[in-house]
Amino acid sequence: MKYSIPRGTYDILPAESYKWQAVISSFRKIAGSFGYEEITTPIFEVAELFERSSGESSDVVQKEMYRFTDRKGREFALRPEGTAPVVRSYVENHLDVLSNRTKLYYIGPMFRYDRPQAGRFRQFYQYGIEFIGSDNPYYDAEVIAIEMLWLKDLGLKNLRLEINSVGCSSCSADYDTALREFFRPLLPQLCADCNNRFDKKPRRLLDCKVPSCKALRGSAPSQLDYLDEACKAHFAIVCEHLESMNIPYTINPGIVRGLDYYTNTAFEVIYEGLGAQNSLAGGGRYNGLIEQVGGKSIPAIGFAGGFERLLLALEHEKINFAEHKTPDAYLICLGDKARSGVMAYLNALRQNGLYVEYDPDKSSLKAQFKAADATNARFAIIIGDSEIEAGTVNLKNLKTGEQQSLPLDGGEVLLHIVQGQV
RNA sequence: GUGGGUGUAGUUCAAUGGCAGAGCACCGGAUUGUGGUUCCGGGCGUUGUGGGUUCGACUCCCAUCACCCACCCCA
Repeated sequence: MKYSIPRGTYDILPAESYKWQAVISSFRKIAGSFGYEEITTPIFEVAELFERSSGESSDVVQKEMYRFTDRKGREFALRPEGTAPVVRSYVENHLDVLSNRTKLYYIGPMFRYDRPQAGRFRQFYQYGIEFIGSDNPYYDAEVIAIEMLWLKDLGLKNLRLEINSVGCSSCSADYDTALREFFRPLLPQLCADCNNRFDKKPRRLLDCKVPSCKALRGSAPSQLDYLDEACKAHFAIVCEHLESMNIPYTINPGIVRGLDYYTNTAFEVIYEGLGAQNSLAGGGRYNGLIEQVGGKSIPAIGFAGGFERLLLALEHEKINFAEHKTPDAYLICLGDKARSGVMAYLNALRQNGLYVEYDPDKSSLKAQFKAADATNARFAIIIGDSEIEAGTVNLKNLKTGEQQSLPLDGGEVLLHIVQGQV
């Protein structure tokens, strides 16, 4: 084999393709009913957009971004996430002038240079929701509700919603200070990663998995204790709204989103049964991002989810959410006269929306019937030379074996097949 | 980037260092006009790739690539 697919990527073959279509159209439907409209941005952007928004020190920027220089020396990156591009487009196209409430969703591939693993790829597909224009906790709850209701509608059961508040820029700074005070004396005992992160992002020390680090942070201050009054109130109302929508959640102060732009609400949807990569979706509020990208100070909240993991989860629960299309009919032809006489008729059936299979290479009646069975066609349309002469077709129901002779004009056969579908 | 496991036919898997095989799938046939069952026939594949050891390597060794799993990170 001469060429093979790049590492960490995959082909969506016809046998899987119909599932993707089903899940994507299902997402479009739920997003649409909440009033969200689709936005599509390029798969690459100026690299700096991601460096500034996600944070220079984030892993995504530091070691996972596909960067390249174009022929004129400009620095670009394949997008590692969807929010920054959407915000860039929002600011660049002055969408804030059109309305002070902007509801957007996107679907498309993202790219991260990472070691492939179960549920993790280098090119992966995300769906995402962004609400821009209000700090009202209602929207935090709405955005979370879209995801949770959708996943529930798809049939997923083992879902867990975890939420947290990382505070606004001022109280999150207070918290960082408190954390540094707590960790400073422990630094010699902490791992190298923790020491590196101490200055830039001390809260990352909270989710370090090294056992010795884990043990040392037992009595570390909690983020929630350092929220200012406004942030505390905001978080409380988000929780209230979730309760009144009957969306169960757990508060997890350990949720630290990897991207720097998050403020206040942060959440993650966990699905047990996917292995180590068990996060189906995650997101949060980003009240400072739009200004940082060059727009006005406008609050916003959003999330992104992974299609691959969603499909794995659906598979895991054996949820049959999409049916492979099977032919309405299989056209069986006998004799040369019939072969040529049938072509216009076949077109007419297809133009009327019927899915009709036909194989000119199969000659024997038996082979054609076998093929018809293999495709799971509901009907066989049998036309031989004698039918051509008589101006009739034989329509056979392959499930019941019933067969009837009909005039060769198309209309009646169509009618019968469509009726049979009921 | 680090660690562990695995690479043989389209696929799932066999094969003491000694002739590379089977199930499934696929194709053809059993009087070219009525199917699903059955029966018969159809397989030399760089044993992932490149080296090495050996009279001889799918088998042992080294490297490399890919996949799987985990760390990490997150979708």
